[in-house]
Amino acid sequence: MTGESSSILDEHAAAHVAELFRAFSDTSRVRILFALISQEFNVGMLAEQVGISESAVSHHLRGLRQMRLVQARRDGKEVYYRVTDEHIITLFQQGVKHVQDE
Amino acid sequence: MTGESSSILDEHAAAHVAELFRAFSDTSRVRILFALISQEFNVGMLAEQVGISESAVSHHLRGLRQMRLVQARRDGKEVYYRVTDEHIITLFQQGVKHVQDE
DNA sequence: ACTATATCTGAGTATATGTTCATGCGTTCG
DNA sequence: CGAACGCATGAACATATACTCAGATATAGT
Repeated sequence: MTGESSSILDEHAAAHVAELFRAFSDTSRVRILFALISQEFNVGMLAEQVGISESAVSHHLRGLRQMRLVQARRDGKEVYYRVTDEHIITLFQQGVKHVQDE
Repeated sequence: MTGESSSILDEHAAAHVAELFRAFSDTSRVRILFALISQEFNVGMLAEQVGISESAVSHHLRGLRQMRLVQARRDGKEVYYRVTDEHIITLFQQGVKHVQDE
């Protein structure tokens, strides 16, 4: 016996889990990610669809990039983004599904 | 045809998805939920395990209750909480798993 | 009824977060 | 080269959020 119950996550692990879910915890980011799961989009396209400035989109994408939740591909002046990690896609879509059938 | 691409979630739906994930986006709540998935705990026990005040725990639980992510059961002076929704448990555990094998 | 214990609640506060604005960087085309 | 376009970045600001504190509510035991 360790003396400690395994029913509690240590702070460090919990912080990482929270960080992951936080990436999905904003309306604009949810819309961005939802779009990027179905197909590639560049920053301007995302800004138009989500209804926020290109700057705001870029800020969001920076965070998502740093967490490796999206991948960037430059094509000339434009940068196309997409979501590739299947685990992330599944996780995200389960959240969407849960909300939709309520 | 609606004339709109289906690659973008409408603001309202996206807000709901974000709200759900936001419940998992805080270190303390992650620890609370992780514990409540394995077994029932009352407020005091959670406070001790998570390392925050009972008041702080209670505040978190209120939010989680309002979202129907946890269920409360009063036993005398104590109130025991647990997570019952299997979809939520699966969703949460997938996030934990994703972080753990990285 | 009084006290003790457990939980809840509202107000206040400090920090985190999302957005805009101004500006800088990288690429393409005259 | 220099202008135009697309995107990135940092500062500033407004709002959201998590926590603490003080006090309220609920239950149990004396």
